[in-house]
Amino acid sequence: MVVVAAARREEGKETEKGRKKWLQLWWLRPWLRMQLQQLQLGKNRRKGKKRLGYGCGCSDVIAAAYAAVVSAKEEEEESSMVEGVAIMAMAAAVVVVVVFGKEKKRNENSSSMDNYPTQFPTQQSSSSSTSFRSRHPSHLSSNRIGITPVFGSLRGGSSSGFSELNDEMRATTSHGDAKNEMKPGKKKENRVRKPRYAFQTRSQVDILDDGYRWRKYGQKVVKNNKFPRSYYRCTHQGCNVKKQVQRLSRDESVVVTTYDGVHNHPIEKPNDNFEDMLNQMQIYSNFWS
DNA sequence: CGGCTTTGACCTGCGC
DNA sequence: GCGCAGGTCAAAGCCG
Ligand SMILES: [Zn+2]
Repeated sequence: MVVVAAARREEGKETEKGRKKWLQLWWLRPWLRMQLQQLQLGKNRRKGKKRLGYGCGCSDVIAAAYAAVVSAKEEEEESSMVEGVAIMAMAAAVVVVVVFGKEKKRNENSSSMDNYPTQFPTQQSSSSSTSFRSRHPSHLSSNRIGITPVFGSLRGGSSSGFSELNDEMRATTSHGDAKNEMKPGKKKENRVRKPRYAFQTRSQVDILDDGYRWRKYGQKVVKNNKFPRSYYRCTHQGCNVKKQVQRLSRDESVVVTTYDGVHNHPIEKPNDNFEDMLNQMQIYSNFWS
């Protein structure tokens, strides 16, 4: 399985009339689908992994983009591992490419999972750093992106993301099949099949619009964290996907998003429409001018 | 009026 | 059992 995710950073915008502004990502889906096709073409040429891009470390939108792609792809192969992650940055735009491979090397201590963070570049483009405002200038240097798919319910998948923020990540993913992922000795397979993905994104906008409709059903303060955790559920009938969004107290420019489950329905946004995409690009065009 | 957020109460698993 | 901490419910309210 190959997954390509694309996303783009949006300027802070703060709030308009007290309402938080959503980070719009859905409009990139047509482009994203093209990238996916290209990747699969290259794969047919049996030329190994693709490693796209270079770029900056800003990753505001990985979570939403990834979720949008993962739930939209037609053939669902559950036992897949991340083979590569690349990020391209064009001015203020951030493009995230996630390449998933088959499960072949899944029993190798999940090494690929622990290695792919190294592929993230660490420097940040100057244009996008302006959107961080001057509130946390010290944190800009340690820009580390995290995508941590949590295979708590997939077979044999105990994955740990990035070492720095592991504690917080564990806190978000410690429910449900927690016993499976925390204990190396206990390998439970074919249990529940709901994947659980956790992401760290660096954004001042903690509401990511991945194209799906979410209804907030709870907010809780967690221990040792000064920011509350928000609970969302997909509003689609019969779809039981949930997600949690939490901002780290250690580094409040990082937002951790945990997706629980895979949507069983398509996205509801008017994607696949080039006019909409062009409109959005015009809206955002001032960022890379 | 419909859809969503807010928010305290309730539930549940777990450790002592 | 008890209490804590995290997850969920649901009534009330907000907003276009
Ligand atoms: Zn859904």
